[in-house]
Amino acid sequence: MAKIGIKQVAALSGVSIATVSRTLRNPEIVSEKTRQKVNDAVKKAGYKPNKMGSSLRTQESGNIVVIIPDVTDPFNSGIICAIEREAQKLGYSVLLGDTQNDPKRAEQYAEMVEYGQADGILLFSYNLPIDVTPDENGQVNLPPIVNVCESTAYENIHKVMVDDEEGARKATQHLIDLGHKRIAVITGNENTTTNQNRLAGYQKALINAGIELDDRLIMQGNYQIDSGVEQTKKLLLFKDRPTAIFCFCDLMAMGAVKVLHDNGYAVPNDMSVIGFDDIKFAEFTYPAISTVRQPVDEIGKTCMHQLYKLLKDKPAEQYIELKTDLIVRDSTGPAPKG
Amino acid sequence: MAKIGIKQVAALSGVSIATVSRTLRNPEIVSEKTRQKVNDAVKKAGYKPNKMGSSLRTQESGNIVVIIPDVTDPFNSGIICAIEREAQKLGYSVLLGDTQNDPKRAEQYAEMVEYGQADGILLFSYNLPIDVTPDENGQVNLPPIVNVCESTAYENIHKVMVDDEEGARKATQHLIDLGHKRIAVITGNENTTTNQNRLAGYQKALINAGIELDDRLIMQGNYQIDSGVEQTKKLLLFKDRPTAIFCFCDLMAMGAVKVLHDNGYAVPNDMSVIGFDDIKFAEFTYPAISTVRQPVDEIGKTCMHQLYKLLKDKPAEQYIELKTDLIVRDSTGPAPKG
DNA sequence: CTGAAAGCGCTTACAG
DNA sequence: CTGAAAGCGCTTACAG
Repeated sequence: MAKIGIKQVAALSGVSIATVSRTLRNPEIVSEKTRQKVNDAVKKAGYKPNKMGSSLRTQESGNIVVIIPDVTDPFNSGIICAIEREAQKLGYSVLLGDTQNDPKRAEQYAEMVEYGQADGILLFSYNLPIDVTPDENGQVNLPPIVNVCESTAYENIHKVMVDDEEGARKATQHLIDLGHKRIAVITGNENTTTNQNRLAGYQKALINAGIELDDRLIMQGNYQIDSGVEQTKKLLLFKDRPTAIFCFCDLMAMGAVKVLHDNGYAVPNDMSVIGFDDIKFAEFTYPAISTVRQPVDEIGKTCMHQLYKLLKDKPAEQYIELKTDLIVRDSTGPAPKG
Repeated sequence: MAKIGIKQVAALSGVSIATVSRTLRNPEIVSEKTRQKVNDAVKKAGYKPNKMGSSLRTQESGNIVVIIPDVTDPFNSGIICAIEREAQKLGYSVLLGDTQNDPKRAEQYAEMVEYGQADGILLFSYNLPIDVTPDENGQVNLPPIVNVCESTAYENIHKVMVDDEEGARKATQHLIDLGHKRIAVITGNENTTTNQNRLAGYQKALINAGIELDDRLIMQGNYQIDSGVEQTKKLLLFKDRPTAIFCFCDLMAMGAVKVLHDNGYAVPNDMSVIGFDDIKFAEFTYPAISTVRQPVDEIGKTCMHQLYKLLKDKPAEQYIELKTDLIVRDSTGPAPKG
């Protein structure tokens, strides 16, 4: 049995290949009768139009690539899941671009659109893996791309962001409201914009409450669970220990809680811990982690829609900012007396 | 600036497009001098060969699709990460096929190879989303596919499996060795082969130790964290409570530990809990979860290599079984006296 | 409403 | 070692 192409279907239904193509792509411009014949033949032959053929002709791969540091991070995998669901609805397939924090890999993935392998990019990085030096005409040739969660310095790029500063402010304020005065943070990777914004939110909340900033309470983490462990250990060494720790992601909060337990501290009675993200497991740890929820589904959906608009040459908002929610669970409580 | 295609490069270097193509794909059959010229032109023009063009010609998309139930599951995301790393080394890109447990979606992803969108499939399911009824000549037309972790009933398919039964046996034996006699399990989705094999391993260990099987101790979970929570609650209601719970994945073990804590049980003093998988966070929960490690990186690497062999028409092993390791941490301890 | 033809951007068998 | 040409499987402007 030879492979079924458009030619075979055309022969089977007694029309030209042009008409077969039209029936499949623009049924409304084909007569009812012909349409019927063709559709019957398509079904009978089990014809599946070859994507490479149509892609080459239309100059659209039908793929988008999502460039993201680490699929293994539960926040990221949640986002990817949301993107994929939305992409499918819009008729796109998603290529996975897990950079594993390697800029070279990011560049390779970004090049996929130059190679015609993908039509657009969803970029979760503060680092633009694309050359934006203007050409001789002062023009920058940017592929369809939307920058998500992390913000690139380059301005002329569509962005879907989360109000990290406000989120961090709310988390810190929550601790302040509970009577905490010595509030430590465990940060994410230094250069990320999420980290910088969350740090700003933390500091503003403290200043606003008239609490003096103490740089010793700012511990450098990296959004990974072990850094939550390591930095918390350092914090426990202090003579003037903090009474609360604000971790810039839930994973690090898990690590912090772990260390606290291991060393005989009750959470939240001896020490409060709050995270950021609201990953799926945050409510299932013991104690359930208070956190700042990022609207994962909305982020995924929104950025995919924005990219879709760019791909279809429709007007898209230059900048969209999504809101967070403070989720109070069991890992935060009143500051211990004394 | 017009788009740079092979024609422009050919013109720039004063050779035919055929020679440009050869220089890029088979440099060794091109003269040193020509090669130089062409490579210079390629670099100067910033030429990126169009993938759709070459794919159409070679009939290879250069993509593989991984069909997996839920990227959001940390075990799965670990696997995907490993696959992607390996795929890239072998020159393939990976299309994400998150089925969200919907068979329709699985079929759609599987069809990607019929549409020429992907060259092969990595299938993490006991359900074959492909029609294998033989055609008039008794032939089954199977795309390049390797079945991973979960096993399909269809035999003529290459498989990379994990010795789930042995893994479950080891976990159960570990509990038996600690003096436990009433050992409950919280299973995964009923129909999955992983679940069936783990259940068999559990039962064999008990029988082997002369412990009577009690079906009431078999709780139906679904590999999701909430089912660990729900089923543990039911277990605690029993008058003759178990002293240990073997969860068929770490996520459910996290849920179990959570419920135990919430209800005042100390783990492992009052109740031991052991998981399966060894996801990244298993060691960072409190207490750190004892578990059965699946060789995630090896699984990802091996299945990708197997698929690669199929794609390149090289001989590939029909069946590969990978081993697990028992990882004893802090969530399992001696059975309480009494 | 439909067909014949051009062409998307490559690769490769064939000939020299 | 290199070029001219065919062709991968489609879509679509053009003509009728």
